[in-house]
Amino acid sequence: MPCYAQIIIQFATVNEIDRPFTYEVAPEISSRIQVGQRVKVPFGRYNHLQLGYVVKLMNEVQETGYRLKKVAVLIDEKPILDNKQLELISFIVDYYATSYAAAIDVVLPPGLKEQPIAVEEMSEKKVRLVEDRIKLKAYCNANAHKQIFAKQKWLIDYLREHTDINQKELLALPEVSASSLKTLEKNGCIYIEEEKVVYRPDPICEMRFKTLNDQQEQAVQYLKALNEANVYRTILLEGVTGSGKTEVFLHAIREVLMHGGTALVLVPEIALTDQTLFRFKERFGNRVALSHSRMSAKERQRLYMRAKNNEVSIIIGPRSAVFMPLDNLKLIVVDEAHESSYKSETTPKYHAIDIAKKRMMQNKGQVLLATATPSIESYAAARSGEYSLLTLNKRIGEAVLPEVDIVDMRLEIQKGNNSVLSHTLFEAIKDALEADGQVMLLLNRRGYSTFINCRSCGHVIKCDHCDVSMTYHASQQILQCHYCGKTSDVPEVCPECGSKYIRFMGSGTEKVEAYLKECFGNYGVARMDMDTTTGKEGHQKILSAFRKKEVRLLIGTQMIAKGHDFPAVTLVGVLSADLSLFMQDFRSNERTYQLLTQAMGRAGRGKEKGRVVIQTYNPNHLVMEVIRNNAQEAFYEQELANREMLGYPPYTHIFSILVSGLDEGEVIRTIQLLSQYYRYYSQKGQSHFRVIGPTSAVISKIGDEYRWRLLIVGEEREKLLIYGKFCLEKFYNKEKVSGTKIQWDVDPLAML
DNA sequence: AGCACGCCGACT
DNA sequence: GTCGGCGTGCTC
Repeated sequence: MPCYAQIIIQFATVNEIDRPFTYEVAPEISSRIQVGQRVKVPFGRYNHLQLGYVVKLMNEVQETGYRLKKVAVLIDEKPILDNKQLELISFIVDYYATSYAAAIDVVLPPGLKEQPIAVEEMSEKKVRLVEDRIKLKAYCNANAHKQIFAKQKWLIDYLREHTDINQKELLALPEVSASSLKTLEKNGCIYIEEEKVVYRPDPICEMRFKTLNDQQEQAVQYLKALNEANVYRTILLEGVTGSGKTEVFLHAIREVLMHGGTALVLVPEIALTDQTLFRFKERFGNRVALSHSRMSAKERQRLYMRAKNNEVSIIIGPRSAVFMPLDNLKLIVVDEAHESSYKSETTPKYHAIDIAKKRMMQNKGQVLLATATPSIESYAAARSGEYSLLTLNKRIGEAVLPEVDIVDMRLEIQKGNNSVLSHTLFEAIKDALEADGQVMLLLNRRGYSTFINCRSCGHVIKCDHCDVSMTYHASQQILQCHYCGKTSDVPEVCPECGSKYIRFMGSGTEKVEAYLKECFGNYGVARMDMDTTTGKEGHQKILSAFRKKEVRLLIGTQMIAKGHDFPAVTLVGVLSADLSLFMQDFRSNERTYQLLTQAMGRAGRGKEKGRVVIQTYNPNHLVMEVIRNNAQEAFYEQELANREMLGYPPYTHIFSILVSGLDEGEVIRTIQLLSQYYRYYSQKGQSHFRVIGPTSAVISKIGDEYRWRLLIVGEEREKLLIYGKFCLEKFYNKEKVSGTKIQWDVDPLAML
């Protein structure tokens, strides 16, 4: 019988009490207490009851001088966290230098309060005929002559045939009305019974599985062999767009299910899940569930419990779904694995691929990273043999790779064309539309004009609260800051010098849409960006109009470049390929390459050969050369060489520290002090770390808070983490911080 | 996160 | 003289 328990106190935010506390376990509960349970414990001077998690049970404890308190309440009868989840939590704490409370929070479904988790079983209302058939017959005979009775008679006959039907299904039938049900019930002909829903997994629908080509077959066989061998492995599935990756997932998952395993499928965003879900449902029926960030807390808790209780075999969802506690999880598919949305932007700043790998190591399962444009990190891991590499380079059906035009926009300006569309692209749009094709245009900036400046003094209008220029939105006639969302009126005169000469510069999607409507309005023009997809079905509405060809020309931000399959698209235009190229970030080449390749993947997915037009002011840039020559391999090798030379990931790891606060002086004082700690201890240790900065962040102010950054770079992740945490601790112990926030991110993807 | 302790300014 | 400002420190 355990007499003592170590308990993590769950507080909302990061704090100094983020460590296990020892409590005494009273004999009355010592037979029921288990590791992974939630408890309430008295805490602090006033002994307020706090929520906690049992992480360890002990029979004896070292004398510490503390007067131990007793565990007050056991919340759950069964542990809410199993050993693997607790191990995963420890992993997150170490790997991302984060708090236990935050790690527990991210592993558990959201909205858990101090009540037992929602386990109430699903029930449904069954409609049945009374057993007393004589009485039933009598009722029918008595009413047979009435015309109104026809509906009731139909229902009675229907229920004779269908003995196991629920009320909801019944009411969905056109012949059935609620009133006739009610009348029959009132007259004792039928009764409605509440019954528990028992999970009976649907059989796998074999006939839905398509025949694979040799490359797909090879991939599936490879995965099948790993699954049967019961070994951990991460596999990079490099598949060009349209090469049938999804079919490989489906076959591989079927193998996993047939061996009694379960699978997770991660997708970059919710907009993609609908079409993915459909393809899974038609084969796996009720064994598939969707984990949606727009699901209510109750629904997510229910799904969490269904996963634990083995009532679902496949879960599809965004990065948060990687924590779903599926039993005997053997395969995690990460679709579009290069997407940055797999990295969390809130603490703990985990990457879903790291978590997936950890979980598959625990379960001796596999992680399948599928993408047409692997991240440099995955590519390097595949090259070194850390990952296996599978390639799908044949497009399914008759589809062939599109023809690519790279247009030098400098020449356009010389020729006197100042519009957003080059002559080449304009003509290409015209040709494509006239030939009955569809066109997608990509521009990674929303709004109408992307900045406003004064012609006489050069002043650029910035947000009052952020270091960001304001974007003009013509539809609402306002200026908006794309960071804090604050809006302001369009000024009549320059706020700086009072001049009336204000220019609206830079083109966003809204402006291009207006221009396209002018030129090609009769073909149907739509815009898809954050401003037009606010509603619940926002994405779906626009995409389905495009699918039905009511809209022939679609302009949008990069959300249109992702994963959608529109066979009739014959032209894709990238209006400004340079936008992501000169962001001051070592990943800008990689991102631009990925964006362009993904955009190209949208063209010519049907029978017609596709065409891609890319507009740039830097036609000789490495990325443009690579795209022009279809030289993927060369790009990765060149980019890896650059990273190695400059000491960037994947050859190093980065510990990024961001200090923010309302008082810029205080922010700078804090970060300078912090950097002194890092510099001091970097010289003392035997390992070498580079300390870069402090520098003002790329976006130096957001929402009135000033932002400064310090980067620590090291070759070995573990040592970097130890050093990173050690200096922070020293700093916190000696210095007092007030008015500033310190956040850190290990292996950051973006450093704005 | 709470909550108490504690050491300085404007009030009855 | 005291009330209360919130900076500082502790919680098994």
